[in-house]
Amino acid sequence: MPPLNRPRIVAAAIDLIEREGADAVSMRRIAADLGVGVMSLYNHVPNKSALLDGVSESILSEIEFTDDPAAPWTERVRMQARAFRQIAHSHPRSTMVVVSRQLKSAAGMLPVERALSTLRGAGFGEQEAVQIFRVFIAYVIGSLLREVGVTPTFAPVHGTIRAGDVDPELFPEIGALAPHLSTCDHEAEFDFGLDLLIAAIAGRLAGRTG
Amino acid sequence: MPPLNRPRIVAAAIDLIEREGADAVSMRRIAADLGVGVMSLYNHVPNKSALLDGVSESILSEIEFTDDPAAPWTERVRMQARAFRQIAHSHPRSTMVVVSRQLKSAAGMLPVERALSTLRGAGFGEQEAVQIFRVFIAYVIGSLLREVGVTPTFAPVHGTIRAGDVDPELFPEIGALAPHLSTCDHEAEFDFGLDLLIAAIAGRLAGRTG
DNA sequence: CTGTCGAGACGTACAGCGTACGTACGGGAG
DNA sequence: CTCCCGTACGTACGCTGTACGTCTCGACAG
Repeated sequence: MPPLNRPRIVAAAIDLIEREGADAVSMRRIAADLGVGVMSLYNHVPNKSALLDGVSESILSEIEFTDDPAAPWTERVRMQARAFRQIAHSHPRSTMVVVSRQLKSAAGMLPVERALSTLRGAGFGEQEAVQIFRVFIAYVIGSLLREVGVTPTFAPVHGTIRAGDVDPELFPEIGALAPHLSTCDHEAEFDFGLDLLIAAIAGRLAGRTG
Repeated sequence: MPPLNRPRIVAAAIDLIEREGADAVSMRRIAADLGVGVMSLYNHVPNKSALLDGVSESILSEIEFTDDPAAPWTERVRMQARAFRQIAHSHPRSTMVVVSRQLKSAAGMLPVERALSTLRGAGFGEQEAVQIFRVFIAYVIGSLLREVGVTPTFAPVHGTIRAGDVDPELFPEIGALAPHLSTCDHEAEFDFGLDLLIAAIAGRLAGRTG
């Protein structure tokens, strides 16, 4: 039995979240999965909150930025957003944990640095770069939370809405569009909105310089 | 003492959430606030989850759609997004509860119906309208969660990042942009992204019809 | 008026939670 | 050898949601 340590505890937490969901995470359960007493965990992790921070940090640090400096900035922005989405997608049930924890560590700030650097390099002003950055973050997080089922509100997922379930008098559009509302190619729709946003800010930049 | 009933319980829950946060919500606490035994609540609400659904529904039903049919569709979309944001803002600490519960009731579907109707009326195709709708939902929810502090990730709020806190060698952009990252005019930034998105889809429509 | 009945308020109880605290053990330092 | 400290662990406290049984009270039948 290898010694108990923080990375092993964090890994067990991620594993548990992916197997049974974030609600199943408890210190007792993690300890049981590790074959260890509950309180032994506290020798390596100050509390549950810090453990979840560790989960977020661990997942975040998996992001691989294959950032080609020669590529146009629009492509680099697209790739960064996709890289983030892909990591979240490889740990779907941990996504809510990742995005709901503000990390001050390097793992949390590196993606921010990359994005801001790309936007500044593209020619956006200081405040402008930050605003655009925030718009992208909002879109990416909003999309991810819908994809993983945390915020299904207003975006019924597969099987939730069928044409017969809604009163076509009260909700004619929902009834008519039920086939489209009940299916979703997440990746294609993510790219759809991403392209929309990139085109919008590219137009902003073009309108100024030329 | 008025009789215990579901609306009174839901109102107490909303009040408690706004005063002490969603984590403070427990059946015992709500019962105590109402001066009532814990189990009495279960005569009017089947369980805690249904109670939170009631919270979401109650807040959602406060949305007032002042939807001028004569206004251009771009303006109507903007107004609907703002109306949603404003309601969330008037119950900030309940926002996460509202957006994380999928409601099949009329209160939950009315905003969807309005938005889809507006987009279809603007001339977008069936699948296109749904996709655009989802993009807006993602942006709005992502923005709201950041504004209310649920997902501060990658978007440090006031006071979180100061210039001296970051290693300017590792994170030069974050250091340089710290003044802008640490402040945020939420309403202006929300409108900034909203205008960006509206302009993007308007361009899409214009490019097709003429 | 009396007997009955149903609905709602309530107390108790159970399993689970995070974690503060005290204890026991095992290996390195002197 | 002894000492000491970090680690593992058990126990305990106050909290959670809620299943279950009981009690009270108003309405209605006879």
